[in-house]
Amino acid sequence: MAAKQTLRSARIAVRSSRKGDQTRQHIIAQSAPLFNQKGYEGCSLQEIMAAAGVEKGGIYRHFRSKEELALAAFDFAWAEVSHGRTRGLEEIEDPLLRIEAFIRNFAERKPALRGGCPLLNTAIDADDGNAALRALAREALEGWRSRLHSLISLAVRQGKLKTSVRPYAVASLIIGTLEGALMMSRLDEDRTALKIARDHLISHIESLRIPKPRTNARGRNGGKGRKAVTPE
Amino acid sequence: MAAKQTLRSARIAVRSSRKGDQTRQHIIAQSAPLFNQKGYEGCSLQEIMAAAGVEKGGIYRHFRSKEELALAAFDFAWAEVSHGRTRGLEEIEDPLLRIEAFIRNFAERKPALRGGCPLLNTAIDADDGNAALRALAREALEGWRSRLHSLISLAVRQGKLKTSVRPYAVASLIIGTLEGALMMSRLDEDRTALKIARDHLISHIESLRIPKPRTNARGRNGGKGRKAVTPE
DNA sequence: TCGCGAAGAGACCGATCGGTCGCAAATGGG
DNA sequence: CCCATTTGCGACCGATCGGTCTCTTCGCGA
Repeated sequence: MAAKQTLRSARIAVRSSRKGDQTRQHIIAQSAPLFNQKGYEGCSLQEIMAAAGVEKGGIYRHFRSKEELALAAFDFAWAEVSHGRTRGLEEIEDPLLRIEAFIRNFAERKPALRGGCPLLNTAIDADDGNAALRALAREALEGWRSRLHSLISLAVRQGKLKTSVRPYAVASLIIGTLEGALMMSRLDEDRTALKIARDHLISHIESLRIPKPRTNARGRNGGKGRKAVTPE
Repeated sequence: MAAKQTLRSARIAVRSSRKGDQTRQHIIAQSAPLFNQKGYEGCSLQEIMAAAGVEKGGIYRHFRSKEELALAAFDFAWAEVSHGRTRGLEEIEDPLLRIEAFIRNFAERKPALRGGCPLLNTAIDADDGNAALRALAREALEGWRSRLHSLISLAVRQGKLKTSVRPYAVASLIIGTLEGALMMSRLDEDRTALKIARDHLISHIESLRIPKPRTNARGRNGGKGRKAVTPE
């Protein structure tokens, strides 16, 4: 009822969006954290209505069903957290440094969305339920993994990683380790698990580097080199 | 006949299992996979009734609420999968071999319960919802982690792991990596992610070992990695 | 075999679920 | 400013939710 203050400002621009599109986006943005926190089954239309400040009729004008809204909300949520995790990475050229910065972002940045990682949440929430939602989560995972895979392959091609490195395995490991640690951190309400995962992944990546061909130094740095290794 | 009957009854009754207790256990066992697959909100009394073959009155005789049943079902589920993951580990004395066997069990055994890991599922399902359920998941995580912690500490004390090893961090890492990989494997419907995690964890643990004290060293790790701390 | 307490069935309850629809108000191009 | 079109409200719907209660049936000790 009283939730109409947002529309005034929109007068200025956006010719393609006839007011309704903004409402649609507003509903998505407000429901995304709800779905992310409580899952698809776990949050009701009433809660969504309350969060969005829109009555039922207003919601069903823009979405054919709760499921359609949930799908849009997942896309929004995933874009949101992906954006947060890659912030400040654009200018990093070196693929390994970029991955390491991503890992730090993941472990250190405060979440872009309440409720944790939408991929993790949706994967668990929908893995025996909603097929469409599950498909979206699968896509998100594949996209993320293939992006990492590419970066690692590139690093190998650039002679920065040992040729024994299997890029797909490293990509899979990074994602799994981060997501698992995130689950623990959320359950513990303590970032320790995330920090442990971050340190381990970074030192693991460093251990896969080809030592700088400086003069004749034989690094042979088997285990946990501190992260200060030649930032290129 | 009366004598025989009495004797038999007495023997059986040792377990204090008047018929109802069996029904109670049956309901728990049948509902556990449901809760594990669909989550607390996601599965209804009707589904539970159908799975257990018991009408509503039968269920509410043994549980005061759906939540009470869900808690019992989680305990059952967690005991079930824990048992599966530690199968064949009892006779392994060496703590490191035991951990490695556990990791293999986790990655290779087919799940003891449909729906994946109850800890992971419940952690995600309840992390913004049911507090009691969340508390149980937390307990489960803490138990698991402290068991691993103990084993790793023991290995350090036995001189099998480098003293630079931080047992808590390794325990945390093992759990997170396995759970994260499990999430991926379930989403992919493919065990690859789990195998990658298994191989990585095992080789990581091996890299933390103190090399066998053979005097004719020169193992694969010839110069023994550049550990900052004296290897005892 | 009897009798009683335990066990379970299933009708019933109010609340709430996701979803529909008619209509009034807001919007915005001419 | 006008008026067709877009937008959103909210009463309403049948289904289903978790939960209660009464009454029959069953198990079991004596």
